Amino acid sequence: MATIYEVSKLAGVSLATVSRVMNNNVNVTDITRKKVMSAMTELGYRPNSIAQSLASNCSNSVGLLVSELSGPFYGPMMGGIENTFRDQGKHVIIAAGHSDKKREEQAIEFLISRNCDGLILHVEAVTDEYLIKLSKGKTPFVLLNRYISELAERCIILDNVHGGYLATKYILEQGHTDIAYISGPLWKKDAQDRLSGHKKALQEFNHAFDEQLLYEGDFMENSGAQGYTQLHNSPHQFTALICANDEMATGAMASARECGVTLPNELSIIGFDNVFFTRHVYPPLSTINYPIDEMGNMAANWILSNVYQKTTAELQTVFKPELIIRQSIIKHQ
Amino acid sequence: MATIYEVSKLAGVSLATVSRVMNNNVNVTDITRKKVMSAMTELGYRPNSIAQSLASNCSNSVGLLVSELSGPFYGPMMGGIENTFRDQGKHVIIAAGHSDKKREEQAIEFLISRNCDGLILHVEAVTDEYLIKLSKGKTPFVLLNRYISELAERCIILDNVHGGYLATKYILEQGHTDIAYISGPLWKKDAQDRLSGHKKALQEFNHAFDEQLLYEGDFMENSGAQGYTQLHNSPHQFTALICANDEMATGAMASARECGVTLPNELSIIGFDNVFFTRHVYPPLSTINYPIDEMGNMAANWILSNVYQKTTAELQTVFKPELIIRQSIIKHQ
DNA sequence: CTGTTAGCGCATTCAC
DNA sequence: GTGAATGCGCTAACAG
Repeated sequence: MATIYEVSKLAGVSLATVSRVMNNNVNVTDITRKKVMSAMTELGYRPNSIAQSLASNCSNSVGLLVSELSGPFYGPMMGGIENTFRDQGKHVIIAAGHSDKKREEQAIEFLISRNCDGLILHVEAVTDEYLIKLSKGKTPFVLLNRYISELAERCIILDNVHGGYLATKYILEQGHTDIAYISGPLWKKDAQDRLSGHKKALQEFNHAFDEQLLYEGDFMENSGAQGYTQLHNSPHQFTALICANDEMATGAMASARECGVTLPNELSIIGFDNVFFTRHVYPPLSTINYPIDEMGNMAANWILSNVYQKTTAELQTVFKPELIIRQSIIKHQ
Repeated sequence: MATIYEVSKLAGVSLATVSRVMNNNVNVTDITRKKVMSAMTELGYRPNSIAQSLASNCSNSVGLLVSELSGPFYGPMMGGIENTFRDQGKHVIIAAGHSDKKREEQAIEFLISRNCDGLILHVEAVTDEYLIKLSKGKTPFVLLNRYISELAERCIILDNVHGGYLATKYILEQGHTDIAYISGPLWKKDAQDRLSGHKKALQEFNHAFDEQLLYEGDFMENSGAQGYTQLHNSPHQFTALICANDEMATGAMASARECGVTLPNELSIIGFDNVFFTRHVYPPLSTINYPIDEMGNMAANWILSNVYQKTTAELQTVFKPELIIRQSIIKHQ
C-alpha cells in the first residue's frame, strides 16, 4: 500500500504538501495540487485512516451500541443513523450489548478505546451511576431510549407513560372493562413507564387495576405466548389484552388462536412500537407508534452538532407516541 | 487519558514491559506483572487500539458490508456474525451499501483504509471484475450470497436455483397449472437463479413458461403489490403466485385482498427467504428457508480461520434451501 | 526476564 | 506557498 511518503516523492514535493492537498488546505497552488493528485491516482494511494486518527486525534467514526443487531426494532434505528453519518463522511462502528451489564460495559470500553469521536448508546443494563461517571470522560455520547435527569440534555426518549396511557384509554373507550396486561421486564424503565401509563388511564376511567390480570414478560415473542396462556388459564376473564410491545402481542395472538379464541371477536389486542410487521399479522395489529428511525436520526444530529460542530436542525429530545388503529380491536358490547 | 508511558513510569518499568503484560507475553515475572497491573488500574489506563493497530498492523476488527441495516433479512445475519466475533475478542465495523455500485465501493474503500483485518461482504451492485481485482489486494474477504467462479472458495452461497425449483415443484404437485411469478430485479444473480429454478421445475412437469405471467419486481414489498395488481388486471388467469422473496409475497397478499381475492382459497402463494414474520402473516406464508444466520456464522468462521489462524469447524460454502409448508397454499381441484 | 531503539502513516507546528 | 522536524501511543526487533 502506497504511503504519503511515496506520493510526495513521485510528485516531487514534501510530505506536508501532500497532507495539505488531502485535507483541502487552501494554501496550495493549483499546479502543485494537480501534481500531487495525479501522483496519488498513479500510485492508487489510499489514506490510512488509522494513522490519520492517531495523528489528528479524530477518527471520524462514531460508535453505536444497541441491544441486538437483529429484530425489527433496531434495524430502522441503525439505518437512520448510518444514513445521516454517511452523508457527512462519518462512519459507524457497531456493537451489541445484549441487555447485559457486563457486555454493555465492555462494548462501551471498546468503542472508546477505538477512538470514537462520539457514541450513541442504547443501553439497558448499565447503571445510571456508570453513565454519569462516563459523562465526565472525554468521549461525548447520547442516550437513546433512556432518561437520566442529570444527563437530560443528552437523552433522546419516547414518552412511554403517555404511550401506555393512549393504548389503555383507547381500549377503555371501546367499552372494554376486563383488561389484561402483559408487561415488559419491570426492571426496565420503559416497561415500568408503559405500565404506569396503563394504570393512569384505568384510574381516569375509575377502573381498579387488577394485579391478577398482569403478567410480566420480557419483551420477546415467547413470553407473550406464555403470558397469554397463563392469563387464559386463570379464573379471571378478560375481553381485551394490552401488550407492552408488538412482539409479545404477536406471541399472544398465536397462543390465543391455539386456545381456540377467535380474533378479534373474542379478544381485542393492542401492541406497542409499531414495528413494520404489525401491518401484516392477522388481524392487523393496533399499536402505538414509536418513531425510532426519527429518534436515531436525531441522535446522529446530536453528535454532528455536539461533536463535529455542524449546524443541524433543532434538536428534539422527547418524542411523542401515537395511536395506530388497525383491526385487532373491536367495540365491546 | 493515561498512556503506556505513564504506566511504565508509575510501575517503575520500561515501555516494553508494559506492552508485554498487555499482550500476555509469557516472559514477564509474576511480580512485575502485578506491579504493572496495579499501575494500570490506578491510572485507569485503557489501551488505545488505534495506536495498537498502527504499530502492529492488526486492528482486531473486521468490516461487515451489507445492503441495508434494516429489514428482516440482514438482522439475523449481522447478529450471527457479531456474536461469533465477540466471543473471540474481535470487533465489527459496519457499513451499508444500499445495493448501489458507488456506495458499495466507497464502503469497501473505507473498511480497508480503516485497517480491517478482513471483510465480510454482502454486495450486489459491484462488478465481478472489481471483486477479483480486490482479491489481489492484501485485505482478505469472504463473499456472502454471491458466487464468482474465480473466487469460489471464498463464496458462501445458497443454492438459489434449487430453492426456486423446490417452490415451483411444490406448487405444481398441488395441482396448479396456471402459475404467475414475481421475480426480483433480474440484473441480480439470485433473482435470475430463482427464476431459472422455477423454469426448470416447469419443464420437468412439461409446462411451458408463460412470459405474460412474469412480473419483474425489486425484492421490496411495494413491487409485490404492484406486480400482483398488474398480473390480476391482465387477461391471463392464474391460481398460484410464486414470489422471489417474502416481502414481495406480503405485498402481493395485501394487494390481492384489496382486489377482493380470498386467500388461500382463490390464490395460493409462496415466498422465499423464510423471514421471521412469515409465520405471522395471514394466511401463514409457505416459503423457502434461507439459513442466513448460519451463513453469517460461517462467514465469521472463514475469517477466523483464514485471517486469524484460528481453527474452526469445517467450512461450508454452499447451503441448501428447504421448503417450509404453511397455510398459504391449497390443492388445486 | 527486562530495557533501548526504531518505526507504523500521518498532521502539524514552525521556519523559509 | 512549501519543506523540515516532531510526535500521536503503541509494538517489535534487538541487546543486555
